Amino acid sequence: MIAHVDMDSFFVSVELLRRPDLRGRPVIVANGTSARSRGVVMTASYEAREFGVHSALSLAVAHRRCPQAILVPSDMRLYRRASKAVMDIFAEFSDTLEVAGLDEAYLDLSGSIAPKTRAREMKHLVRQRTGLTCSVGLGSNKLLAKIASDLEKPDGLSVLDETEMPDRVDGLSARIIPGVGPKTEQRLSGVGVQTVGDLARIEFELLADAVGRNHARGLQARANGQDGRQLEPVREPKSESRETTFDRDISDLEWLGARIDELAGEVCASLSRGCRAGRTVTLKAKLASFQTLTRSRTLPHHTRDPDEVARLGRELLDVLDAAEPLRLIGIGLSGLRRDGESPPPTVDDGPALRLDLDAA
DNA sequence: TCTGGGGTCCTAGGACCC
DNA sequence: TCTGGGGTCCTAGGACCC
Repeated sequence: MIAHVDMDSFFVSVELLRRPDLRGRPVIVANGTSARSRGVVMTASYEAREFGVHSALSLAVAHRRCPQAILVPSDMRLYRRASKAVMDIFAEFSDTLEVAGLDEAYLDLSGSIAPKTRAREMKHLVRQRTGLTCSVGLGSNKLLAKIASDLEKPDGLSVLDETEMPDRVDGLSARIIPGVGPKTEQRLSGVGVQTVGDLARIEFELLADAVGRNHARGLQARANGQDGRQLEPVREPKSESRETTFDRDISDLEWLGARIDELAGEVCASLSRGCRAGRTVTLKAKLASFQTLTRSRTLPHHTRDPDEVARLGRELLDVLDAAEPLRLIGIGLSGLRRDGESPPPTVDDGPALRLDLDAA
């Protein structure tokens, strides 16, 4: 039995621990400090959600929908500490824990005789030790557990059996299926798919024409509750990046170059702390028109030298030759390797493949 | 009405190699 | 002289997730 734990309006709930006076009021945690800044809602309290305020909504719109909302600037260091505290509690309930973000995790409760009781105990302990609530879903795989945790929120606990899937989920929007985002939802709508049930039963070829064969296979399996993924307790990072959105759109190359220097410095400092280095440097730019461009270059060696990364970043900015001012710029490194780790073997390093024709 | 930041995975074409 | 084909790496873009 797999459990999926999802902390309830996590960032807001953590803020309320130090601002109890705000409890019961519409609260928004955002990366911007005013309704005029170019920010979005990171988390909205349930009181704010009543007004149609939700994650990723622009602050300008959020403010229009709920002018009385209290805007709290985000404090990621605090949320990371709180996250660590709750993950430590989860770890007391299972040896197999997959952290799936600051506010969610999967646990393997197969070793437990009464998983639902264990889950209830875990929710209790989280509330007792941290003052935070969470919603837990139980299922025979990650997908069912994840869907289950969404069925009763906040402070929920629900079990979703594969055989109950049609009864409890078929009528819900296909959007609850992981992998169905705004674009896929539109394409699905084009072939008459609105609900999970529609997706589960649509003729495969029709679905494949709409979203591609590969995607179609995965989506239809999920709509039927099937998911073969294992928990992944340890995940090696594959890339690391920093980006920043400006208060206003910028064309000044010298000024942009200075931002690249700063971002490269931050990425390299962080990689250094994690004893990692990368081979591919990627420059990301978002134009005033919102189009996103990337330019990348792969080095023959791994690096976390801020000067080298910044120099490459500036070169890539020249190559980019943007025709519009930029609203965002970012620098990332991928192809990461931990210090002392041998590079992945190339074909030449392996033993020669020998065909023993005589043996046949 | 205006759209963050940090990630993952997938696709597709071209280069290159055997 | 119309045609190899498979595998891997690199680059760019897109969708999605939290």
